[in-house]
Amino acid sequence: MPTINDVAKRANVSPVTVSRVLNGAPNVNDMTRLRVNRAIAELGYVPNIVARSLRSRRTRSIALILPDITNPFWPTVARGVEDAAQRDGYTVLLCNSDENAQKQARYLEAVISQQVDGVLIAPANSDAANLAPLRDRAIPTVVIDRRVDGWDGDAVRGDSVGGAELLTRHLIELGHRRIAMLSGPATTSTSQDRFAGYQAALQRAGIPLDPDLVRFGEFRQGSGAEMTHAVLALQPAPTAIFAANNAIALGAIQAVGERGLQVPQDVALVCFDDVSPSAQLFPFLTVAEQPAYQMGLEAARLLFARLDEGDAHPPRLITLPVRMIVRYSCGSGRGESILSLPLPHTAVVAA
Amino acid sequence: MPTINDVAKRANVSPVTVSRVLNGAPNVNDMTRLRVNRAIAELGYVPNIVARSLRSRRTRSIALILPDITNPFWPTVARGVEDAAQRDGYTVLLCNSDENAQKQARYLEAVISQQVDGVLIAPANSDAANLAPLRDRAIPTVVIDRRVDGWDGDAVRGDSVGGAELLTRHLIELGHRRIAMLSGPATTSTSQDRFAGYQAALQRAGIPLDPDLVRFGEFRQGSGAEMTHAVLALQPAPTAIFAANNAIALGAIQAVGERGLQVPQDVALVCFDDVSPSAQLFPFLTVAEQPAYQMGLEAARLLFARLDEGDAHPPRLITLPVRMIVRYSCGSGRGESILSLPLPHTAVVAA
DNA sequence: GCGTATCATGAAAACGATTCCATTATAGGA
DNA sequence: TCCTATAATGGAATCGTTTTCATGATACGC
Repeated sequence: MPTINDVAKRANVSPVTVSRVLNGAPNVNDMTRLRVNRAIAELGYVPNIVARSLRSRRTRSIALILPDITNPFWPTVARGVEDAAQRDGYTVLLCNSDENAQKQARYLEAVISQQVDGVLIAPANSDAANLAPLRDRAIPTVVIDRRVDGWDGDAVRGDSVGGAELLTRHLIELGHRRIAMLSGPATTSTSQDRFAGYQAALQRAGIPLDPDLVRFGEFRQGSGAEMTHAVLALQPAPTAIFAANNAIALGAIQAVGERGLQVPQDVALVCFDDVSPSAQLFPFLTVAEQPAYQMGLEAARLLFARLDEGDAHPPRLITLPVRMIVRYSCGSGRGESILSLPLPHTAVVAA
Repeated sequence: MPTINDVAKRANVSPVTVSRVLNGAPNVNDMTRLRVNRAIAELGYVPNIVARSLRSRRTRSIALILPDITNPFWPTVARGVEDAAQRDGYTVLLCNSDENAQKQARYLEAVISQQVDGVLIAPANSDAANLAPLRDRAIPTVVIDRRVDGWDGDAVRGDSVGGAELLTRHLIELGHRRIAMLSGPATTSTSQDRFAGYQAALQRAGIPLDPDLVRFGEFRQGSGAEMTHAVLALQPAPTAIFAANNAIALGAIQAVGERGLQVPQDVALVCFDDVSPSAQLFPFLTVAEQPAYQMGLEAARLLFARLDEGDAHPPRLITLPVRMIVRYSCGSGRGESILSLPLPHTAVVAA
């Protein structure tokens, strides 16, 4: 591979001048610039970013640490981040923490080692100690989607409390009184906030909170199914379920089916976060939709601004609005449940 | 940030010895190793990968260049790659070429600049010239999912011909004679191969090929919708559609609906590649499913083997089997079409 | 007891760029 | 004419690690 020195020799200049051309420095003679560019083209020279980063102490790369890439919400956030990064010439390192603080710690060490210029993270839990490696090294960081106790840096999140209140109120207005709240880990702020919104809506309607109806598990389909089985076994059973995210809702649909019941005839269902776009050919779930793409976009912008300005501005918090999309699963739509159809015949044939 | 020299001083050894400990070299005294490790822990030292890569000329990173991350097929491939990479301690740089040769060229330059050790690529088209930068620099490369004319390196792909033949034969067995083939760009080998399988199945059944029924467009929903409108306007219209991938199939469903028709009552539909797992709560599409995850896994393994062995082995080609999953959209399942339901009422409410 | 492995360690060079500082040439102002 | 500002350029140091080579110490075989 040709280096900057090969280019320099061929263009009869010093490596310094080549570097100037590469970086668009203003004080280079036009003729020289031409010669250098010709040499670059002739050699097929591509700058070695590793060497550049070592000397310049900036890699123009950022880390994006997400809790679960199998949930379509997060890839959507990632696309927002990537689009913003592309515009500003940054590379994104995508890491999947699996909602696991230990795995997250390993990734943090890895990206610090990679010398990323900044970090976007949706932390596995709300303990600020987990972010200590970033704080200690003064690595610019934006926290996405979740609160971290005692962390006063830049952050972007959706209005979890408002969205949860909206969904719960909608169920109440449909006449439901026994509404189960199936949530993620109690240690993540989104679980806490969505529970708070649920609680607020109940209180406003004068409905007492039944602790049996509130469950904390994981933001996964399997956990959602388990929690659903648990609450549906109660006497009396809830008539509606509020799932704290889409994966839990999918688990709820599954479990409801397993019990021979139907959504929404037997159990109404609402949840946070929309499902994958391709599932929307069959619009079904009533959801509180967070602007995932915009969340990624704004978070990245916040980070890039911070990278430019340093600590000039005080920390910024962006709270994005949440909108409710009333579809089918809450029971207020017309028509009959998709799930009431006989399940189509599925056969598998190898080639 | 502490460096290897800081660790060396604190442990009273030379930086060389610290490096040896870091890299698990065998000939280091146990006591020394202990002292060094203690110093590392006390300082919270994390090696600078950038500096390491510059000197060692290996970054332990690979590039994965995909044509469309919004199609769930590719993230699934990516997960396979990432899991394999994680096991071997490699970092994956994910790039989205958007099926665009120019964008792909830019990404290639970027990842060469990043000094990746190897490249996994599903090329935007079958022209080997696009991969010249990789070949010139002798960067180990594995081609995924598609053929490249005149390229004899390592490759992993699905059995496109076999899968296409399977799907087409299934439609023929259901009695269809006018089957439209809606494909991606004619310049990608998957389009070519799936067309070849389609053609073979027709020939075997003694059905003449009607060129009007064969369309090449893009692997996108919008293109699928356009092509569907075009073939459904023919006289006589086709009674079945074979979509060359899932996105085209989604476009077909959309267009069929727009014309007031139903799948599968009015038009049967089959396609290549499954849709997102969350859509499978409502199993609908009859598909030829490629083992996407395994494709990513095998491709990464092939690359890592190549990185270890150099050119010791001749190029390897892995062809993965394709299986047909017969569901609903081809018309051979029982029950009625999901799409015959009144579309549920959808309302949007802001928080 | 001598030559030869083997072990443990370090000094210095190297990787390929950028940064800092110095130098030369030219133009412009007094 | 002389002084200074500006433009264009290059030499040398530098970023933090690994690699290469050298060295001293200890053990081993005969």
